[in-house]
Amino acid sequence: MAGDRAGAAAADKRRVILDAAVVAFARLGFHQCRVSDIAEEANVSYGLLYHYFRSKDEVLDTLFCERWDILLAFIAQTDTLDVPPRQKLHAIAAAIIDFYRYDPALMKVIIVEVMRSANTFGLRHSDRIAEAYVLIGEIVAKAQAAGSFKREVSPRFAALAFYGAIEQVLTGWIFGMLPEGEDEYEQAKASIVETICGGLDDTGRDTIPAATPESLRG
Amino acid sequence: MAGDRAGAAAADKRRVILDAAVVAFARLGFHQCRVSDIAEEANVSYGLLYHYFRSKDEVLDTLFCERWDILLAFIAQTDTLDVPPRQKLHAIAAAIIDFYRYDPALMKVIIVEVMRSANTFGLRHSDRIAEAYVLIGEIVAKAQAAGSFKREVSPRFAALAFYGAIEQVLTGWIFGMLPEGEDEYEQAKASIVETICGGLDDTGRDTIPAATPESLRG
DNA sequence: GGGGCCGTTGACTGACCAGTCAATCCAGGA
DNA sequence: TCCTGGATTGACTGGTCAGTCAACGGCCCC
Repeated sequence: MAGDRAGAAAADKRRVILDAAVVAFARLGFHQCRVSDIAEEANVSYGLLYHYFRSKDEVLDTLFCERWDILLAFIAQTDTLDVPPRQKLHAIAAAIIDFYRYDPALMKVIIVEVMRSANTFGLRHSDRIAEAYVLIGEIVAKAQAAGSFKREVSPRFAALAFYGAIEQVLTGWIFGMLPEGEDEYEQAKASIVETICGGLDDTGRDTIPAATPESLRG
Repeated sequence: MAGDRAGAAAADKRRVILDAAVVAFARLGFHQCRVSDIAEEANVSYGLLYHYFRSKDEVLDTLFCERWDILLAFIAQTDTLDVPPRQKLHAIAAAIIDFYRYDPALMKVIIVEVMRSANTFGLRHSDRIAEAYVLIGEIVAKAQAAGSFKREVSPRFAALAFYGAIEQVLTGWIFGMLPEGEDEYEQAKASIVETICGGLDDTGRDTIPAATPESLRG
């Protein structure tokens, strides 16, 4: 680094710390991970972390926001494409799954420590997270208006179910409860979209009425 | 309590502590909740908690196992009923949502602190949790074998998507991101089943091919 | 009426750790 | 060569808590 300008070197250190934090958070979990673990992983002294970040929390917040902004931009851009809604949803599922494929540690941290920690970091970023639901809901709403999606399910609800399926699959991979690999990634993208758009019912039989609590007690 | 036998009184105190823990965990979250908060809520001294439980963790483990056993038994029993698969899934969604309706604090604790804390308590109970996925998967597999569900989506995957949708909705209610009420509960049960079984596609139009990464770049 | 046992109490201990801060280092400008 | 200010260091502080333990109380049986 002998020739670096100070500013560039500083930006690098900040990034080194962020990348080290991803590794440390992914390995130990945010709560079990000590600030000294991050510093050690980054080959940097304990105190330097507080030169670049106000707190341990701010490190995680930064990691989340960086990636979430990319995802939100991707979803918004996908919605502007002139393709069928099913294809839009496939693109979004693919983007999220590919984020995991190409940087599993970062995605693990975002899913486990932010998205699924709704009473700590998830709550802090709930506005940002809700933006994704809204964008997905808009895709569904447009599809309903155009007649390609039916209207039985509200867009907001469809967005929840769609994202919920993706998150469950990612969680399965993250914790080794689901087999992982290139084939599985592609299969998952297709299955998520097929389940949410096509449904499980065999075609032509989807007229079975929903159960009521009473109908189960007879 | 003057007339109680010692054994009965002890069992009561244990239950009092468990119930107080639900309230305290739900209000503060497991990590922010101090053992003294539970003791205070139970009107019991700090040390007594350690007479009935080995640790703070064991309290949460107990709460989770008690309720999860009931849920597993319910799912297993539902599978033996002679009703269409869609109706079985509705019964399961209804059971989980009604657990929340009638004891929101306990369900909040189970969802937020166990199910969604996959790297701490969720990991410890992953076998138990996986049992639910397996049972739901078996319902789907049977439906596929009988021809009422199509075979494009694997039973394991369908179970994930189904449970994921339920969990997202519960999470939405728990954190006030989704409107709540009697109507919403019934609506959610129907919507979850309709989304997963019927799909979002308008009937007769579900032949749109899934997108490929290439088709989005053109 | 006394002795033993279970239930109960809450002050205390030991460990842990986020964040602070005073000191040092170093690069580049004057 | 010296000065200035940002980068870097890591020992230390202050506060937090889970879990321990020695002692107390009252019920029941002998």
